[in-house]
Amino acid sequence: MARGADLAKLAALLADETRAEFCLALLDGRAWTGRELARHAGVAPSTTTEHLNRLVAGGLLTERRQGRHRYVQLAGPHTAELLEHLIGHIQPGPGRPRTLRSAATSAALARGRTCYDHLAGRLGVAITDAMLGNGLLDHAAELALTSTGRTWLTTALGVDPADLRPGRRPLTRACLDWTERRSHLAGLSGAHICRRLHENEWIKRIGTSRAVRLTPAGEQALHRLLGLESLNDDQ
Amino acid sequence: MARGADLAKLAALLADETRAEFCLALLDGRAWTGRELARHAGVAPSTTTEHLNRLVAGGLLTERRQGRHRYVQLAGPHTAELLEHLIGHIQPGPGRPRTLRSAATSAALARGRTCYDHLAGRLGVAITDAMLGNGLLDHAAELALTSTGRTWLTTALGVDPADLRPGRRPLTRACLDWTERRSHLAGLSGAHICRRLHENEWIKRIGTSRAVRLTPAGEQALHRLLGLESLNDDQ
DNA sequence: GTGTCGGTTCGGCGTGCGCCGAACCGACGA
DNA sequence: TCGTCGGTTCGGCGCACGCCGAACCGACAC
Repeated sequence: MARGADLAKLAALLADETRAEFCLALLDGRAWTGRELARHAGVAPSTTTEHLNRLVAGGLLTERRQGRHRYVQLAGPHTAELLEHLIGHIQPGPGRPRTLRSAATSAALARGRTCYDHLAGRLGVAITDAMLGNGLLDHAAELALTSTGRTWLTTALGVDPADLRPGRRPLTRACLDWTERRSHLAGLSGAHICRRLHENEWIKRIGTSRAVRLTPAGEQALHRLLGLESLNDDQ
Repeated sequence: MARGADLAKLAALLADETRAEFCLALLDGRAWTGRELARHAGVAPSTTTEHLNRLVAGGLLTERRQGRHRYVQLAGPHTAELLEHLIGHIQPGPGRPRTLRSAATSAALARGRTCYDHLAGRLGVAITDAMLGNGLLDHAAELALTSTGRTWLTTALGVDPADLRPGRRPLTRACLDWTERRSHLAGLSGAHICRRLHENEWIKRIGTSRAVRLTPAGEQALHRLLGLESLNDDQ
């Protein structure tokens, strides 16, 4: 079978700090250019090219050439899942976070962030909990969309019903959050919620990171739609 | 945050073919001695020691010293999950399986195998499907044990009710099978089912591998308890 | 056209690490 | 008590690979 070699080859893609940093950056779900990744990780452009070649060849990333730019992004939700799974396995090392700046970043990430294409962090968990409390999700085993939840998505949030047809991707999925150690909504529904919140400007990216901030309008909207209270001020 | 470095360090543990082979062998859920792993992977004992030190230090394996033996096993179900997740991401390479012997092994693994502590492969999927069909599991979102299912486990299968109390480990979990591309039952219930089937000698390991074979008694029992028909003869 | 800029190719450097064999230690059995 | 055996430590070898700079290519702007 030679499975060991295959597994090792896959793991080797992420076993380099620079490549790992690339993948973590790409967890925001957007497409980055080579330059951006190079600056982000602090390596030369030539080095970046080599790494990207390996990641694309290994199937973790897809690329799109456009003019003189090379855009790369995660190959899909399954790749993002794999990464979050791995991150969840990193044992909480001692003495981290170290610097003030990194502590601030960690706090922002913990408060709310995107996990490829859905919401995670305290914000993601809070929304999931509220949807459960309002009967929009069913907690039978993991997370299932109720019929009330389906109409809520289309009417209250304005998701196109055609976008909720079951396809290759499951309608709901429970994603375990590594900061909260709690499940939150992922899958197609999670992605649509995240998209609509962005489109309504109820959440905004903090700088260019994965961390997101709830806008005042968003706070009102989530209060109105889900009964959520004060997410930004606690801690 | 230096998360990239942490992720890389974790991935590096599996980025070596020998260590990967160790972990795959340990996916059978049993404890192996250093000697056994050395022979299995075809490396010197000294090399094995170094690899095991790294894997234990990295938290993927736990060890138990007993006399002059060093037993190692996977750190827990979460580690097994991570490995199966990674295996599921290995793209189906061309031209595999290559040899007759490896083809036979693959077929046996596809037919039925243990996935750390529960059943997978065609057998695992068939049992899960039968449990769903008989109302022992609920398909709402993923897999949930119904009340009928709970009594079935304790009466028909003889699982101690005290063992079904929710603890740190979820009662049910859906594990995606990489041969069948289908969900099957994992979690506490899955582990108990696998254990009871072994204890009743309804399944038996093939040699020392993870592959399992349904015994004639097992075939009768699964027919009686779940209405399952002829799993061994097809293909 | 010319300059700038993103990306690639190539050669070369340093080192991290996977491997082994030899020596050693400690547990067990005769 | 002495051999055997599982496991460990240590020194050393060699390869793989991550990195860079220099040269080059193609796209875009002026």
